[in-house]
Amino acid sequence: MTARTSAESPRGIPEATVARLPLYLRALTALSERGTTVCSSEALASAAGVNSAMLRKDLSHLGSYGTRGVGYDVANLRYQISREIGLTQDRNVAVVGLGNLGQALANYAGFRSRGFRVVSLLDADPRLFGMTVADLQVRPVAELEAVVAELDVAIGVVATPAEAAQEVTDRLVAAGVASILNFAPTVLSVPEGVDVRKVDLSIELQILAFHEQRRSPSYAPTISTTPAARGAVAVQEEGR
Amino acid sequence: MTARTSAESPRGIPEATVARLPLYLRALTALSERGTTVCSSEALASAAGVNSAMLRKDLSHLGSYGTRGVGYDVANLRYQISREIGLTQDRNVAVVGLGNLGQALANYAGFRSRGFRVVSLLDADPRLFGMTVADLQVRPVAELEAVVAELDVAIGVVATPAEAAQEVTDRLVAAGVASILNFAPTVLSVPEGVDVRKVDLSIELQILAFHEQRRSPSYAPTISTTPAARGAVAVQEEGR
DNA sequence: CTCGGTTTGTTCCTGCGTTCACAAACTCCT
DNA sequence: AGGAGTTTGTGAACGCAGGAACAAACCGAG
Repeated sequence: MTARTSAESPRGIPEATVARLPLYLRALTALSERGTTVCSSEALASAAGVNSAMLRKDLSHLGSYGTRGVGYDVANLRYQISREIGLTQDRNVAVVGLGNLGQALANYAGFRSRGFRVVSLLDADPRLFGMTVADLQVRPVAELEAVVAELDVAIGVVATPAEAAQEVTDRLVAAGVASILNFAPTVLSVPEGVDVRKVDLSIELQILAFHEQRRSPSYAPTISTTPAARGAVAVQEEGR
Repeated sequence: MTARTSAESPRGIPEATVARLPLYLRALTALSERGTTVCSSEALASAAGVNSAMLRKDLSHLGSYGTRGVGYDVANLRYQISREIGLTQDRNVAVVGLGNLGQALANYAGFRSRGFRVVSLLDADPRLFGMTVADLQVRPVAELEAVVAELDVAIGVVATPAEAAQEVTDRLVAAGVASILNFAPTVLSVPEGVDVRKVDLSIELQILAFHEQRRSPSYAPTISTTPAARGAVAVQEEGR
């Protein structure tokens, strides 16, 4: 999922755990809004949709914030996870590419509420320059370097067509952005130390389609070790 | 990532492999458009951003479609992967929830080009009824069951607010939809046999933020085994 | 036909992630 | 104060994923 090769972060929190911390945070927020002040690992795990043993092991990587025989203090645990992820400090985000998806991202309320401020919108299309989206004016992508420097952009969201994604990424990285969220359907290559996460909508659908096919009654295995079943490729495979 | 518990699909293709097949497909399409007819595992792996040994192992799960000493026939391999994923047959998709994100999804060109047809748009807000998005009229979510039956919907995309997501999902499942792509920031519970995949934008950003914090020079470890470093929680932890 | 060069398919191995199971620790009741 | 009941934190076991390395298979040259 990420360019990071090591499976562990410096202090020793496994990647798999890091990926679940936001889940726990969301579950804790929901519990808190319902007035719950203390919860067991069982309750929290069920709210987050994971196994309770896994939850306890994940949390143990952060420290011992629970009380045996009682459970976890919701408010405290929420704070501890927030701090661990680094949400106690706001981070500035620039969105590059304001097609349908880019505009939706710019308007996405879930960012702001979690400490991410969209501070700049950039696009290559002159027709979009000056257009207002989510209270921000779209600026030319030519100003990317200036924007990153002036507005202290920490995270770049790439929502451009696939063709432009690599160049935009290169420029973001050169300007000092070390965290990139990529929505373009392409593989980005970045230097060591830069973190790329990708979200690919059509890939998710294709994975669903795969399982869908397995369920369908019309599905019958077509690949086997018998030559007859190999069909069309037999020519290539067995030709001399 | 998915509700599926077993790591292997019926015929024995590991989940991790399934998740990479669409990547290979995209790389093959790119090669094909460049006029390449044959490619080595090394070349294809580099285009897909993975290790070549892993690629060969992944492909070996589908069958023996390569030729030793030569490589893979691009067109044939492309077809084989398409067939394995089930892209040779189009699938109908319904999008529920037409906020910013839902509209962007309805317009997303990457769906259609990969054999996914968005055939219906549903929302609960009467102000959106009849509005045209991507050549489709938005219909009331009350008609969900009718739409699923009439249009043979195979995949449901949930892009509603978190509060409505579970109810919409329940209705989709009851209507016979067994594949769900969830964009709402909530955990969906579904019966056995239903496949849910989730895409959570703010979680991706939070994971980036975590690594970002580890890079930042102001970062200093605050958790340790020494009581003094535990700070604020000492009260709860050590109190009687 | 044979031999060297190339590339796949597969085997082995290492390491991570997940789950089970239990000891340690805390609360509450008597 | 003591014991029963709960719940956390963790040690151990197991399974899967990823990578290295090699044998099998193919092509082309001589």
